[in-house]
Amino acid sequence: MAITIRDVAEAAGVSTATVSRALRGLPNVDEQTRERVKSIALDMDYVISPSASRLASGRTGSMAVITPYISRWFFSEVIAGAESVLQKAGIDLLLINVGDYQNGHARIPPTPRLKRRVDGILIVALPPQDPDLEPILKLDMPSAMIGGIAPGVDCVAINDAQVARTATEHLADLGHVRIGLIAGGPAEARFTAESERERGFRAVMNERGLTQDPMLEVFGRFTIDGGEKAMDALLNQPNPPTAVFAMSDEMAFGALRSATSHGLVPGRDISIIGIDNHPMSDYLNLSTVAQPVSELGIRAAERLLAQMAMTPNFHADAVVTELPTRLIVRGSTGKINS
Amino acid sequence: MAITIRDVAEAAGVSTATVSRALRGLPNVDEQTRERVKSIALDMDYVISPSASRLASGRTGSMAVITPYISRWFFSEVIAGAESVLQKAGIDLLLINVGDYQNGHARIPPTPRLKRRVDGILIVALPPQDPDLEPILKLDMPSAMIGGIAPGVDCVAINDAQVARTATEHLADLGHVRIGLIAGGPAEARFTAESERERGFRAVMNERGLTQDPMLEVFGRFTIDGGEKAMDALLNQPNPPTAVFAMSDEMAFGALRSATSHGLVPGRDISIIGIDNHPMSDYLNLSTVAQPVSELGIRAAERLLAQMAMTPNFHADAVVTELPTRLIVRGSTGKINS
DNA sequence: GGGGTCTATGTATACGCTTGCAGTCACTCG
DNA sequence: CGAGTGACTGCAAGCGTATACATAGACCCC
Repeated sequence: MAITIRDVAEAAGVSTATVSRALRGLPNVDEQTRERVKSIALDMDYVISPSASRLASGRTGSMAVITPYISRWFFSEVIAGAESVLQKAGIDLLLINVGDYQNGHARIPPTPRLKRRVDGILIVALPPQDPDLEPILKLDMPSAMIGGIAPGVDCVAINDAQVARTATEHLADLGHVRIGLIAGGPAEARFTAESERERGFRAVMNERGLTQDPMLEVFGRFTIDGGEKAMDALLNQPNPPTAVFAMSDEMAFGALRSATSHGLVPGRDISIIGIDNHPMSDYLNLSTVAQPVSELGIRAAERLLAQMAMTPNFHADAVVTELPTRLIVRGSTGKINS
Repeated sequence: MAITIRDVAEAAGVSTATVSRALRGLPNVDEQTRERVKSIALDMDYVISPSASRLASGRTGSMAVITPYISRWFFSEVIAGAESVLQKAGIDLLLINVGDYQNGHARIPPTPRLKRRVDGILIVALPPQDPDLEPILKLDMPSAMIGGIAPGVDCVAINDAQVARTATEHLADLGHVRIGLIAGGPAEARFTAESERERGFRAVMNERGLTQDPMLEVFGRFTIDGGEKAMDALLNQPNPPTAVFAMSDEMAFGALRSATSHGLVPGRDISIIGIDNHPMSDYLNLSTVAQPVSELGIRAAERLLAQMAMTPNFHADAVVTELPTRLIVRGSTGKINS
């Protein structure tokens, strides 16, 4: 039924070994032979059977991308970046969402789906305490992590502590003293980014001798709604903050909305800054610290390919890639008044 | 090195055939035997080699999702929906972006990557005239399409003409006569949704006897920026529209911004309606027609699984699934004044 | 009690490629 | 001129599973 390498070999008058080598660009094949084989294969509309090739070679030619969300902006952007690199390299991208547990669904552990199925794993921002993380890393195959830190694994990330410092310093420089924090969630289930951002925030608050009122720290779950409710909580206090640092732009969007509905004008009555430079941030005139999101995916995929090329000796020293960020001051932050 | 079915068979004192049958839940295996094999396999940390299984069975256990964008809201939402279904079914999801040509990159034709690699194909909104579409459909394997129509292929979509009708009628009902249209792009490269939405729009305009001024029809490329520029073009005319139907919420966001910067108050001086019910639409108080985006992905994936189950006889009549939509009136539309 | 039926299991081949090894042939070099 | 070298090519043994077919009992019914 389907046409095999044998058919091509016959048609070209060579052995299957030569066809295999010619098609895959291996050396020690006469250029004329190679061209002839290639054109015959093309004519016959032949493509190598991946299953057979995988079985024989032991390489799968695919990578898994493991992520806790698919449709959220940050994650889809990262996935898109990784996909572009992998597609160019001719590597299949297996997309695996492990975040369903956050919706209360039964969680399917990804490890069995990974074991003999992929050549490498790209982990997008799994929290260090995620139960899936350790078994995945134990698989002992090329792997890279985005926005996290795990010993012995290639990591691509921004300097989250520094980003938070930048944002907080911006607010402090504007004269703000009561600075609120909209974090994601409680410490137990945090992404690495969250802990680091909190660390950077506190560092500045300490250095500047600013009051750290527990009442000024709330959770926004990285959603717009969550950010809005968090900001409500901040503003409904007797002594509300004059500035707020939100750990993500989307939470900052919610905060902006809350502020507005409290009759405050962002940038004048209240300062709000986020992190991301989300496509809507410019639209909403939100000050933020920009991070190169799709670049994170690109660089991580590249690290993965590099490790694959070194297989089976991929255990070089773990490379940590830090990508630059940049403060973008827009209208949502301003000098303290009064 | 890696442990094989033979090792498990030996350990369990049965043949490899029995192990294979036991593990895959095939009938004609004694329940006791099955349990013993299963637990031994678990102990030995054995997983079936997908490559070998695929080669022997001819089934790949994976599906391709082909999409022109990954990170845009609509598409990532669809992908997430499909992923949830496929993951539950134990099917691998291969993510393939074919949209790079829109950025001027060299385009890699997806067909060879599909040929012997997947059991089915989920096509997300490829325009009917896309050069990749025909070769893909010729592959003659289970396939489903979202937001498009192709003869003989399962389709899952909303009724785009109806959606446009609903939106346009809403504007007309409010008394608007000069209604502008922000479409995606010129007719040559349109998604099916675009042509259909234009059709619905024109139908209402005709029925109501409203003027269809070519000057009131512009392109927004489905982006915020594009929508803003398109609206600028509409508003800078001597005789601007009093209401605008944008084919997507994101373009409507841009339109809102343009209107505001022209000193117009949406819902009072100008009415704007979109399609989607994007997460930011509520935030921005945009009237819209909601569509169940991730549901599109879910239903399409389910169709694909159904076809797979019928293989090799998957060529039943093509099922067309139409999902409901619903008008959401918010503050951006209002009665004509003056 | 013998033929038929059904269940549980084993045997052995096929799936389509990759790759170590061996072989051929044209050259080169001392 | 013979041995050595290097570039090509072929041979054949896997890779690890699925499954058609064969087999062995157990059971049933007339």
